[in-house]
Amino acid sequence: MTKKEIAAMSPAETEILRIVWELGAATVLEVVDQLPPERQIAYATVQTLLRRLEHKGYLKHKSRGKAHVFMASAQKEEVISRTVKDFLNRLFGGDPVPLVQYLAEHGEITREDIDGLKKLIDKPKGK
Amino acid sequence: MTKKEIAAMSPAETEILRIVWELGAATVLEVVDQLPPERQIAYATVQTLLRRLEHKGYLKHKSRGKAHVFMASAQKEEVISRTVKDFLNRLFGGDPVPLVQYLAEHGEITREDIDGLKKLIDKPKGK
DNA sequence: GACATTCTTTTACAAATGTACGATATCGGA
DNA sequence: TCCGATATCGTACATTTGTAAAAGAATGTC
Repeated sequence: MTKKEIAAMSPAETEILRIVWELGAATVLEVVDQLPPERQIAYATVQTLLRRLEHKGYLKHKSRGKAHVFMASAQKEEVISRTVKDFLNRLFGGDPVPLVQYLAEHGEITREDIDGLKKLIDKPKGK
Repeated sequence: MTKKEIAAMSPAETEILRIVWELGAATVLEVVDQLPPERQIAYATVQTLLRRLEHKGYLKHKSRGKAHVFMASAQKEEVISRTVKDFLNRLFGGDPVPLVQYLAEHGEITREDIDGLKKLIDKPKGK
């Protein structure tokens, strides 16, 4: 039971967490800069979301000068797993096929992507 | 602007909406019965969620005896599209490949599923 | 050292969410 | 027609979420 009961993150928090993951480590400002231009959101708001993510255990931070640099604390893989599974349950009753089907039908994934996937599946666990 | 600005549904609402979709049409009780046993949730709560979904425009209802029978009002395809897209944006920055990759790696989709997908992609738009 | 600048901390607050009780209405019987 | 069973409706309410301003602290600059 080393399972750390980590509180679920909200949609807005997820959005921010993803960016920190992408950047590896980032200050508030760096996260803000990474947001798409159409996403209007104040510096202070991002700051709040980062703080909440830290409280919930998704992030930790250290200081660089006067600024805080945030970085992942919880295991990304684990978090993604939980999140995807939850999403799948709610919208598709747990069945992933309709989801992937949707992505395929709407041109979100290409034939090349699929060929890549096949390889993934064929090699059981290898890196 | 025939785009109906329909308010986003919350996670709990999504869970309920999916069940109505699955059943085609259902009373409160039927939805409750369809929920997994481990999902502890009162009849009245499901009722509230159905009511809210109706207000938001996802459902409509007619009466059968004294009971209300709920059924889809908004286009399912459309709703799923919006929801998946939003999810993808928040957790993966919009790129569907990592999501599908995750599903493949965790045995959520099989080689057979993938073969099926290939066919889907190859036939452009045909029913 | 005083200032402007740049950050963090504190605090706020309306709206949405999850959850559900109690009052009321309705229906099928005895 | 009165009763019990079933449903809906109205209401409630603590939290969480999304959003952010305001106040306080650290820094580099003349």
